[in-house]
Amino acid sequence: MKNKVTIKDVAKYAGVSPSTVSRVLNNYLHIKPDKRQKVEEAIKELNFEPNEIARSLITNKSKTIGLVVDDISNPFFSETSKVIILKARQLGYEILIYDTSGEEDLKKTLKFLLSRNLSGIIVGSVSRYDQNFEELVGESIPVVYFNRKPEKSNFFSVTMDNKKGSKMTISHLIQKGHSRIAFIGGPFEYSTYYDRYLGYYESINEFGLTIDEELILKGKPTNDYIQNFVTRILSKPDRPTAIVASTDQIAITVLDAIEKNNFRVPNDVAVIGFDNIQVSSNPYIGLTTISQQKSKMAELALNTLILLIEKNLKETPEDVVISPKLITRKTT
Amino acid sequence: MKNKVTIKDVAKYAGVSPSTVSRVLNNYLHIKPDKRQKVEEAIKELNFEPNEIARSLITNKSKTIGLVVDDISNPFFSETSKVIILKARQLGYEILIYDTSGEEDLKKTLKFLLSRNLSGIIVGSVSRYDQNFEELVGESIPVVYFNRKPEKSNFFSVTMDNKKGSKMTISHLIQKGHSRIAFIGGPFEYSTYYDRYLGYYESINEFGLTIDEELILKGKPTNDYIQNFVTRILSKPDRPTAIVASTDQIAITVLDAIEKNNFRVPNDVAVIGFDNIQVSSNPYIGLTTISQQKSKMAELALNTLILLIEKNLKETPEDVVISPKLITRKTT
DNA sequence: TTGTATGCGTTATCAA
DNA sequence: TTGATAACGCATACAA
Repeated sequence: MKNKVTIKDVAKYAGVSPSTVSRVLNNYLHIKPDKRQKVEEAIKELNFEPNEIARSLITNKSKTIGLVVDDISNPFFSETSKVIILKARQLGYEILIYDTSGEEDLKKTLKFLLSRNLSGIIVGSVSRYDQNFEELVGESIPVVYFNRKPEKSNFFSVTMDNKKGSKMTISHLIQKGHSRIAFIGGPFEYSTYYDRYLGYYESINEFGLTIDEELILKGKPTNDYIQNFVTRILSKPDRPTAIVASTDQIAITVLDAIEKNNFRVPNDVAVIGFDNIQVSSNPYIGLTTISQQKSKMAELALNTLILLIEKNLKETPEDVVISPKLITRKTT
Repeated sequence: MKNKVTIKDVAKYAGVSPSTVSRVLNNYLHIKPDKRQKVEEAIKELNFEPNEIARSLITNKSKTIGLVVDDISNPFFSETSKVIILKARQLGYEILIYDTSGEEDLKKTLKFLLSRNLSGIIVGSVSRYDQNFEELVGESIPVVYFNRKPEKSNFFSVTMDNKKGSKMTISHLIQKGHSRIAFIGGPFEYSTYYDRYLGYYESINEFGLTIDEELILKGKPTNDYIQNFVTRILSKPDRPTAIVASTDQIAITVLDAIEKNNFRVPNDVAVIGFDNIQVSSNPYIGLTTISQQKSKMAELALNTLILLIEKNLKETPEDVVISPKLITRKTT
């Protein structure tokens, strides 16, 4: 059942001109009901499916949205991507997915993406300094930053209030009686990590505790790096009684490191993560975490983009900021 | 920097005809070196990027591969998708991702996909009985089944020997001294789950143990379903000392259920999963599992598809079967 | 070896 | 309200 039926075949079958068929397809007004019906019958009968490629060539839109992520195998991205993919299809759009991991030359590949007449782009992972999208995409098609945003931006964005999230972890821990609280950060080139760090730093001060740089891990946290750090801080005489990890994935590694050092969670050490990925809710892990309400965030990003695409108006960019939610489980 | 430069502009700039530019673009032979060079210079100078949509309209190919998965938020799929996405781009193809979850009418949406002149499709999740792809796609574009395949198939496939994988779990457990081994299956409409079940069943017999239907959970394993099952079998006087779970995700829930029943892993109960997803290797979980070498599988599927696309020859379909590997960790 | 003309399947423009 | 025709950007048959 090859898809070789064209608009012409439908036109012939229905006894009208191709333009009329096109008009029916695009829900034009002012079509005589009987003709419309004939066309619709012909479409059904011939099993006609409009060729999106041809459409796209002339309209410069493709009913395809580019989704740029850092690492699709990261549960945060795969889980949000799912929301975006499903919702998009529901609205008649497909998703072209782009995983930037290990990308040296974003410019080149971005141009490749753009050569497909994308209707719009959702960028799930952009560094704080990146200007590629602003420069290359410019005003040609709508772009929405999601999860992270660069410091200089002329596009819409949907992000979480990461600073606030961090503060929530600290106040939760303080309420539980902790006062020595360690922090494991991530690459500061991303706003998510950077803001979480800032939130930690500020709230430790605000609550009248003292910052101990030895309890703070900066830089890209590899497994070994985390293991060593945890071992080191837990062996201190004034060891911390709680650890805030920048992501759930880090937190899970922290859980292991704590166990390896023969401490127990949460009695000896409490642990909090960020993101509320699926495994965190698995009772075996039961990680207390800051939820960024990622489904809501993803849906909002998509809706914003679709609005920009379909209204086709250049409103002044808006930054939607979602509030974090603390989800208490057994690690605190 | 809008992408408004066309082949005509390049032609004008280089002082040649558009067709010559096209020939350079497509690496034709018989082009005078000096003209070729002029064209190449013009392309660089004008920052020209061929419009893939226009190309696709005429060639009926789109340098886009459809990737159909059941659930992209499932780590197995997100991790294999990543391999496919990266490898594909390296070869000049983009990935249109399609998540079928909750799809009632695959036919309709498949047609929508096909209306985009996809170069080929990789199907990561097809039921044993599905004939949609065979019927709708037919010979129009290449299709490769990946991970799962239907019982009747005229397409290439790349899968793991799931039966063998199951047998490996049993022989591993028997070697460790277990003889009462429970099994948690999944939806039998998928070949992966079905074959893993068959492998369990057959090898229990082959090793001279007796099948106890009460130790076998069939059907779609929800969390509650798993929890209840584990609680039930562990409270039996002749309780099992090992549990084989059809996937790592199930296994992790099993770990929790075991803990809730105050048994310890692996001393009281051993656990094995399938898939070797990333979290399983996290030392905190340390799940023994059967690896299907999913990266290798994914790459093989893509390579097969690309070969079919570019050779454009209809070879007789082949079923590539990958050998499972046992990865021993702390749960057995 | 190169240029001209045509067409891919659709929408947009114009006239009727 | 409808139809004829051009156009989208490119690849290709054919001519030169």
